[in-house]
Amino acid sequence: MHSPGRARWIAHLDMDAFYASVELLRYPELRGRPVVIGGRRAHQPEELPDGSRRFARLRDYAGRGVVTTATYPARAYGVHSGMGLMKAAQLAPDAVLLPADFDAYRRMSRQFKAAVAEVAPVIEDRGIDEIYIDLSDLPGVQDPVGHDPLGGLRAVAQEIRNNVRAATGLTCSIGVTPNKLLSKIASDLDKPDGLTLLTLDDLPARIWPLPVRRINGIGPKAGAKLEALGIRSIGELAQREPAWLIERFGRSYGQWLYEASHGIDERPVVTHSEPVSISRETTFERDLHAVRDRAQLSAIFTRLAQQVADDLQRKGYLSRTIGIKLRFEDFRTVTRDLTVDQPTADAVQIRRAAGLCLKRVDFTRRLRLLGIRAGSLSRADAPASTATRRPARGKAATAAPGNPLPTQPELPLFDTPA
DNA sequence: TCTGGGGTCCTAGGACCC
DNA sequence: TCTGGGGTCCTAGGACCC
Repeated sequence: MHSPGRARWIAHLDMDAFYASVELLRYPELRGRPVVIGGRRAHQPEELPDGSRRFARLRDYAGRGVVTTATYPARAYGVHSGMGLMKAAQLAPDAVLLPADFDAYRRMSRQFKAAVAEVAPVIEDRGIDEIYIDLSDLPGVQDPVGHDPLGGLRAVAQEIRNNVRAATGLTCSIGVTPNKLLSKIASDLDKPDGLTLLTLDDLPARIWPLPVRRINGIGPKAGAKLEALGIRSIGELAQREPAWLIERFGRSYGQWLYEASHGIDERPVVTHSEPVSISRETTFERDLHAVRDRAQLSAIFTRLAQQVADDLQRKGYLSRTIGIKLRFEDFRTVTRDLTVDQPTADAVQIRRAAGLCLKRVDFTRRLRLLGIRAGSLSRADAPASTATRRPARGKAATAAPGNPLPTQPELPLFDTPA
């Protein structure tokens, strides 16, 4: 933990094109070529008799997959993560397409994080390919080197990069600043294989010219709204009075926008956290109808419940709130959930609760996605805590007491096992 | 030829309790 | 009997992130 009275220095480390780079270690002959990772049913490379490999091309893909990652040569064609593969194929038809191998990425993720921990152990996990690191209390960080007041700090950041490279063969980009918000922006300023160290004095020159969307927490909606208000850069945002922003974005978000634009962020590096929910979902190859495709949906529903139950058991959690997620052909998304009396990790119980949720949905439109979620988690090994739970009233499955949930007229749905 | 799968956090209204 | 304020639980939706 950071001790008070000394300068706080936080690093954000982001692996460069992580999934794609892991694949390039495996298939070095693809280095320098446009490569896209994505799609569930993308073809595995074919081993030819002469020992070489034949790779699937983006142009041969058909389906609903999206780009998970693209190499920098592929990005040069305008391909980026989240883009539909069919659209990416128009931009770069000759790019190589590889299926995602998440087990391999998770293994490499553990390796790079262990390499960082050898140098700097105070780490916050932010997913498979990025972390925050609190450098404040490491030896040498607060010391100048030669004429450079931040020389010790820079040396530690460089040592982290070297260690990651040595352990994995992969490059990363690091931003080092007084807080998480600025470090996240900074790690992106010299990508790939970059190291960017900023102080608050650098804010006007290095941060303010950037578009507001570079702030972690300003997404498509807030970005568009700011644009409509004539605010494109972080500097333009910083010129606005807090009251002006609060009027237009609400008390909480408006205040946060003001602080973010001024580089203010006191959030600590959090080294441990418990999961809030565990879920599984799937998008179908074609849209399915609740009645006409009942058998198929029922089988998928059962499988999702089983997967969620397996995940809960493997990780050692029980859930008290079971929910479903549906996406219709028009891309509208609805969720329903239900708090059950007994916390569970049992596939049959989960499926039953999720089935009750289904009855509260209108199935006029066809479905493109189905998901099951388990929330209100507790540790399976913890003593059952009934203390915080009010006694259930009325029927076994009520929502708020006395608040019967609306249900649709009975339809032969897929809420019973196939 | 549109738009994956896994998450977190916030807001908001109604019920209920004190 | 009416009014009412604070706090918590439950549910639904949405923004955002990796």
